[in-house]
Amino acid sequence: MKKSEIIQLLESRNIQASYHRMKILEYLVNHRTHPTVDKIYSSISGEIPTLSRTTVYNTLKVLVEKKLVAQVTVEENELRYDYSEGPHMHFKCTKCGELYDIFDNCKILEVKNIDGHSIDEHHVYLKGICRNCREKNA
Amino acid sequence: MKKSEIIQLLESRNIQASYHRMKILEYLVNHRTHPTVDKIYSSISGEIPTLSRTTVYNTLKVLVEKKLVAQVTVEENELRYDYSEGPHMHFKCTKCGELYDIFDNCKILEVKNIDGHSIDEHHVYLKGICRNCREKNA
DNA sequence: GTATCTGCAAAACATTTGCAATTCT
DNA sequence: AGAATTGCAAATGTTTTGCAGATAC
Repeated sequence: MKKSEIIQLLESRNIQASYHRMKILEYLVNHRTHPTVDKIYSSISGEIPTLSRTTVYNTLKVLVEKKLVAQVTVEENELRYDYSEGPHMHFKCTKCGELYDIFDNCKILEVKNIDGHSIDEHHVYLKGICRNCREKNA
Repeated sequence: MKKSEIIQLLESRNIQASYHRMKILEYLVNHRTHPTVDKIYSSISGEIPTLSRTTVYNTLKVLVEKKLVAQVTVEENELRYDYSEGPHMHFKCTKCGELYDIFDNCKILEVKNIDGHSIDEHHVYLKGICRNCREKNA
């Protein structure tokens, strides 16, 4: 994604497009790997030597508030961040640790009402053995 | 649930039925409110004055390993524990904070295979406005 | 020149670990 | 006695907070 598009994304949500914010959002857009705060920090702090963790936290907070980025709880105790397009589920392989996005078979994500409750957010994460690990064993 | 049943539960999974473990499991069985470690600790430490948090952590770890109890991530950063019977989903009201178990419409919980991955665990949590809060507004 | 953003250091929390004391069999 | 369980205190790791300095509008 081009730098101008990153800026547009930010400004479309009324977020000032500071250098740090651009870099952090750019990282999330280009690395759809659901990184942790620490992963983001260590990945871009080479480019921005003065970057502090606090700024990463601050920025992510803003991005989540403005719904540009989602907080994902894939595994207990691992707060991760996700720039994603469209509803999807997550699948984590308990063997290799790889995390997959699942776009198939997502009817649950379309449910707007259950037991009289109205539903705004759907979070689905599945765990098991991924197809690669299964093939290796076979 | 009777004390003898609690003991049976523990022994059926080859867990020594110590006093602390019985009390912690009893609490979870009688309070299906997905309590945090701290909630469990402060709720029963009155009865067991020498109880330490470490023991609660240790016990919960054993109970989860032996699959008597499930770790639930309802909200980011809140590790909760759940003694539950049968697969179900969770719904949290963003207005009143109440957490509901959902047993309806759970087809996703039956899926054993997606995209070639084999699935062992299903975690679904939904957020929105619960029926009580909706009625109050109407 | 005022508001916003950034970064350091300290604080706040939750969880884990090592080890010694206790309890159970 | 020997093994498992418990509990304290310290360590760890992550996120938050307060405030001062820098930057942007």
